[in-house]
Amino acid sequence: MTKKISEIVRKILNADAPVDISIPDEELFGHYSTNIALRQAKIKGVPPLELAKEYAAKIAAAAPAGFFQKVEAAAPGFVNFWVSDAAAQDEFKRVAADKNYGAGNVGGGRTVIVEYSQPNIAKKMHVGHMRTTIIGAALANILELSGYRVVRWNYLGDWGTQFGKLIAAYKMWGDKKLVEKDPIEELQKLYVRFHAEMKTNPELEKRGREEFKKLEDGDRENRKLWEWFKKESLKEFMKIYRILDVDFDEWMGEASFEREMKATVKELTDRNIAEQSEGAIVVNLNDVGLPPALIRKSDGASLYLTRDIANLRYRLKKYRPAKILYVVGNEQSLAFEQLFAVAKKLGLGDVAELKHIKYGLVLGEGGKKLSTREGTAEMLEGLLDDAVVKAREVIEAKNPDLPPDKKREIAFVVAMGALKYNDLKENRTTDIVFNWEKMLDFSGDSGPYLQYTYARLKSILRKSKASSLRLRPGAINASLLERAAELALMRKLFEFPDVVERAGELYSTSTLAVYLYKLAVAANKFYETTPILKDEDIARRDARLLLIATAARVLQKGLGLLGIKTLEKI
RNA sequence: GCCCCUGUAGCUCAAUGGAUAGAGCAGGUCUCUUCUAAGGACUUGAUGUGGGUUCGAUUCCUACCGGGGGCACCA
Repeated sequence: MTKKISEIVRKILNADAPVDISIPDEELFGHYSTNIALRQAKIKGVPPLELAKEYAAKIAAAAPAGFFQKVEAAAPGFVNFWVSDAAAQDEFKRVAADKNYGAGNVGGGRTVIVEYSQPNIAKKMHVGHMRTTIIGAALANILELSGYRVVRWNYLGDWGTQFGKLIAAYKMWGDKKLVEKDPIEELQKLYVRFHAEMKTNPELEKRGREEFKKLEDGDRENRKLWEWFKKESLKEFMKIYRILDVDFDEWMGEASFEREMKATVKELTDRNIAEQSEGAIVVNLNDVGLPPALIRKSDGASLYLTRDIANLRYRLKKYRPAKILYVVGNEQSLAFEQLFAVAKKLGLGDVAELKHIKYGLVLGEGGKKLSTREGTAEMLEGLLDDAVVKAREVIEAKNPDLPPDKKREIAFVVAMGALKYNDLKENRTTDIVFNWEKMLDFSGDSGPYLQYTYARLKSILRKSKASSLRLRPGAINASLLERAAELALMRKLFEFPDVVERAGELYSTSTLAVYLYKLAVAANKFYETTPILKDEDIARRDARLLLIATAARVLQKGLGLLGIKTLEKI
């Protein structure tokens, strides 16, 4: 709808650029509004309000007949639009009939690689991993609907010194049987112990590096251990991904680029991009104001940056992406600045748009960083389990008569909805202090509120027993929808495609989440104040049912983008 | 010291440079013989400080104060 108005205004005013149309919070300032007069007043040397009045009169006179109910200038120079009921009702029928409502084409079929999740082998995922996983999955969905071809990439942390440390720890203290019984739990214990003992015995650090070097040089025993650890880890990750309902197209981890390490280092040194320094090889980034980036350790082993460069090469060649998004925590900002700077030196900077999608850390209760090494991280698995338990309690209290398997299903879907929405509605790159109660809040501005709204809409439709044939848009008289709550809900529905587009452009899940909340509020207001099944006017009842069906569809689609499932009953 | 993120109500968060700064939680008052009360209707309450840019600043710039993270052999 804003695009439609923008186009009408652009034509009438003969503007050469698209006219910005915003949606004021208060209807007092119009259903829609533009500040074009404020922008042009200076250029034209006319007082803004005068220009706004001139524009308003011009637009009112030249707009399609009956489209606007009112066009008004307002101080200091806004032009405000009220769309007529008839125009809104027409638009609503179009929306109701549009099977692909929300789909856009800013992507134009171009490829974007979204890298997210990136768990580390032999470690449990902690609550921090949930952010990248959920945000990345949602952004991928949003971009896909915006017309991009999306490659979802899980770049596994399956290589590096940490495995040297783990192998060293296993060789010193590992018990094969224990590890076989509960692999990740035991491996993580070994890892934590290694770091604890390292504090009093610095020799261990060297030992870890040596074991990694051996692994990288193809040592048989280390290789076998590594493969075992990786296999067990993947099993564990798959459990979590099934619970979170996220998927990937590519699973290539760091180890996949292990063979390209030598060539990558060689290229960088041959082209004089990298140089020897203190026995290691580094890329000096003084020219762009960054600290030097290490690409080979003095013992000859590789580093994450080396692998990232090789990986980048591979991605560009295989997928020819327009963009690569790295959904990684804010803490790694420097690492990405360095990666992008090195890419630029290699001439890869303009091949694709490289973007670090940063997000704030999940901090522990004390406001301090979570650490697997220190054993202070809250494990994701536990959080997911607890969420389901809590959801189950709420269901037992609210809806005790449901059959047990229904309760189980609802508890699961609601718990995931609560966790995901809680995270996705806050796109600020601000750090999040881990807060159990807030994460598992099922009331107010929460995932379950949206799921509840959806279930209520569906419940009304179910009870109406109206066939989809009877509710097809062509058979409906939308002009019967003239109450304020009905028109407000329609106008909310009109925003959806714009919101999806903007969320994709800003890489902002919260843009979408906040919109869906407002849509749900509008839907709640509608069915709280408007009788539907009890409406004795059958034609109007059907029109209202179509409005409900459409709102439910948009809500479901939007929640689906965020990775949140809906339920027919809750 | 340098770099990144950040400072909005008691708490957790919103606000493509716009108009009267919005929500949720917590607190107070109502609302289930009426389509699911995980709801709805009211109500109390806020932009760290000083400059600047702008017709207009929570938003941009700058200084200061506070919080988190990072800064060569981890990722």
